[in-house]
Amino acid sequence: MAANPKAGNTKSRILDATAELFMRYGYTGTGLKQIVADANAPFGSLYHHFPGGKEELGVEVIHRSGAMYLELVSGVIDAAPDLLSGVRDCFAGAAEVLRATDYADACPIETVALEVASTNEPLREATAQVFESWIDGAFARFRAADIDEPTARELSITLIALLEGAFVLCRASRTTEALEAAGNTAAIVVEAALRGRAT
Amino acid sequence: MAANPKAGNTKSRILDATAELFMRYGYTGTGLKQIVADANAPFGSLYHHFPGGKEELGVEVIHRSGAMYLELVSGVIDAAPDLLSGVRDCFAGAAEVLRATDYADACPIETVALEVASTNEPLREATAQVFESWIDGAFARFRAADIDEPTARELSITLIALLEGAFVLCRASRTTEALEAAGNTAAIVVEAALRGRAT
DNA sequence: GTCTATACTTTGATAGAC
DNA sequence: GTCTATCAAAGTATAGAC
Repeated sequence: MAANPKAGNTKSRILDATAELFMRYGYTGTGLKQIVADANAPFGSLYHHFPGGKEELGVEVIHRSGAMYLELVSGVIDAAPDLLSGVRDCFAGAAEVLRATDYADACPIETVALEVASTNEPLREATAQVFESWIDGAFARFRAADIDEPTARELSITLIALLEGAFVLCRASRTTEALEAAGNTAAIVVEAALRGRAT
Repeated sequence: MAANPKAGNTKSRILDATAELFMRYGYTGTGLKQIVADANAPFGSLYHHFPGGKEELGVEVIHRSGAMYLELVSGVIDAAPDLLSGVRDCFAGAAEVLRATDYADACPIETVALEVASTNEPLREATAQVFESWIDGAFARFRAADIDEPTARELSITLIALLEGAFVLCRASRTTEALEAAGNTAAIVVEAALRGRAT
């Protein structure tokens, strides 16, 4: 598991290529042939590294993409001077990425999550775990800012819903208006929660 | 175009079946064979009524589903004693439907919208038009409640983003927690906008 | 572990009889 | 307008040489 330096690269390339394809074209819209083509990998390698086929690959990609996106957003928040600006920066940054990628790169697992919700239980569970990890990440920061538990939980869910919902509207309309509107609302509800701390 | 009373029924059944399949399994996840099977229609009828194939059928279904959902939500809002309760009823009603359908029936076009955003321009435009019609519907009601134009527009987008985002989280988690959190937030921002009218 | 060739299934789409 | 048979292409998955 460590002798051949090139060993893990094929698997990584497959995972990276799949992640990008899933984000743009979804689960059913992404073919295994396109994955190995984008990853510059032979077809057989895919089933060598993922004996469970597309489903096993999908589960791994969902977890991996979810973790990477959590890190990305956490970095944006922690780089900001305060929590409120951090939240604003997330929405603004998402809008920027969306424009830069011709409205292709939004949430890495949203399309897949909707596709598999009623069709594939292992994949559905993977997306649920990722969303829950994001909620937990936000929750911890709001708790650290002395917001009470129920409020922090509801606030975390609300912010993620605002972001995911705005992604749908933005990708459909090819504008970033929804992310701006959602970002403003997000700032308002965060500010209200911070103000209401000493209840 | 009016002689045979059974003529339009086949087309309607195809449209209805497609709408339900799109909502649950998305665009690429729905096969034409499954559509004609669910619609109890012969395969040839599909291409007779929709010479443009899956894409033409998809465009029509998106517009049709969008119009029906707009009517449904408008009915819920107008049945409420006031705008604020109407908004609350929408989120509560959506949660009820989701539970009753085993988390299958949420937004009729959300999954499709994400799938086609970067892959099929005619379908993407159709989803964009539907979302814009929903925004307009909400906008008109907020304007009628004396909320200024920019606020009404931003508020309308925010509420739809909250609803769509909550749908993703609810379908993935198989809980209605996100719709409840989003509904509470929606009520808060609507109330704030109504209170701020006499600025 | 890598790579090619191929089997099997399903997909969207068409032809043509009725 | 209805219905069946069929096509070419794409999808997932497997076998087996290297």
